[in-house]
Amino acid sequence: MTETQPSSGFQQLDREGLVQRVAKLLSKAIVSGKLAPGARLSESVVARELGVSRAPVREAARLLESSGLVTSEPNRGFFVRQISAKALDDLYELRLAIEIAVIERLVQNWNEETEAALSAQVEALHRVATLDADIFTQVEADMQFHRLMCTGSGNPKFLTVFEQIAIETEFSIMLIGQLYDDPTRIAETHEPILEALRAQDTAMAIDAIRYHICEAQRIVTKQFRILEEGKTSI
Amino acid sequence: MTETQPSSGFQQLDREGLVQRVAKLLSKAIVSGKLAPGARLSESVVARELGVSRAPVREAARLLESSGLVTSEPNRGFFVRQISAKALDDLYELRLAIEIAVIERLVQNWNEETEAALSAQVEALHRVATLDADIFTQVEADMQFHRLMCTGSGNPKFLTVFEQIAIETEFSIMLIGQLYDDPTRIAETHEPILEALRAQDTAMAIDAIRYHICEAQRIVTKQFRILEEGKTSI
DNA sequence: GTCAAGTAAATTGTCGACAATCTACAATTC
DNA sequence: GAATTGTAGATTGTCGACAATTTACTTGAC
Repeated sequence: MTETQPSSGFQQLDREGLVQRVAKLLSKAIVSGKLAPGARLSESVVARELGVSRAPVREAARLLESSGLVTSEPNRGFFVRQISAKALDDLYELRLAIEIAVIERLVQNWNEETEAALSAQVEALHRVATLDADIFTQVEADMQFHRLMCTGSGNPKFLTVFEQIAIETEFSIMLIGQLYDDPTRIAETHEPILEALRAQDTAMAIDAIRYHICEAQRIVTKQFRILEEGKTSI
Repeated sequence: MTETQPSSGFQQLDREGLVQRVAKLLSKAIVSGKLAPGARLSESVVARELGVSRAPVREAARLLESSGLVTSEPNRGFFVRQISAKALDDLYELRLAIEIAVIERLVQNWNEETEAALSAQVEALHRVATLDADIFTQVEADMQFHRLMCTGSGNPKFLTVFEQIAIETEFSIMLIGQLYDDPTRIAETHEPILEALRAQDTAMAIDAIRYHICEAQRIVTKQFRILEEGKTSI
């Protein structure tokens, strides 16, 4: 039904509005830590900085609000979200629930295309690990694997929810400033998942994803609690 | 951490901005079917109708966009979301995944407060069923039960996701125009869930919620497919 | 010194206006 | 007559300005 014309090699050019661009920029600024958690995000400052008026900034902020990066208080404006260790635990719990469901569907919908995409992504994970790339690249590659799983599940709703989870997860990982001590571990913990999926073994895949997520949760929240203590005590 | 003052019985008065009110009104209009799915929602018309300017309408629309009630296309505006039977199935699948996780936590966090709230809600469900209340009231009571489960789980993230699911679910049920042939069934299918929770039996509770949700899915999607066929054929 | 009330600056909330873009229909060409 | 091009009307996108609210500071009383 989607009218994909035979078109001769023209790429669809940026059809995204100013609001989306502002949202993306703000998102980057927050995730990368340029804007500290809890900080007020002044409409006028952002607007001036980006050379636009306040209206698109406000709309972008509303967009980010629903994705959980900022909060809003009436007549007080928008603030960069503060994440607590408890909230982080909750996030990982939600993520586990979603990904288990994704795996169940993924085994049913398993096909060559998905397998190729996931295999390629595991390779990419190895590449960024050995190249010792920056954290952002590593996390992005990690998330992309899970995103591909969601896509492959055939249920777009899973991807929608995961996208929100991903944003908050990246946010908190950036806060910590490091993911794993040994980057190659990121790649390694993904392999058992892929293998179980290849073998069409749902139970094993669920075990693998549970191990992977719980492991990530353990390390991230541990680091996070250290960070949190440092802040409250000083 | 939330600063709930000892306050002597004063209810917090409307601390919600115009945007929130517009969003709520629009939401009602869409869910109640006053705005047909696929219909363009003209900013100027809405603004004039509500006696406000276009800015808050746009922000409210962005809010609704993230809750899945409307979609937006650059330079074309906002449209009331169209839900397909497939999307509805996907929605119920997501919901099942979430609620299973909620149940698991709920059994751990089980306490008198939660039990009292859920019991009261089951009674409320019976009440609206026997009173033969309108669909909106019935669905709202139904959703409230599940909302209370999410709240009781102790993981606010579950509630956040469920809230989005609830909006879309209500939307599609309104589209159908009826929930069950026999309203008392709504109340009845909730009881096994509560009983299993009381008995702290996770497995049984999961079975009960699975039965409940799949049953609802079966009926709703069946009705929906009939509705969909009628539209495409004529 | 502490607390309260009052005041000025800054910030958000809302609005109306103009520019950019899309839509629908008429005119033109083949 | 079908398809393309051109044009007028309507709609969205963005902006700058003003009103309402909050914040930070100053002043005054105890």
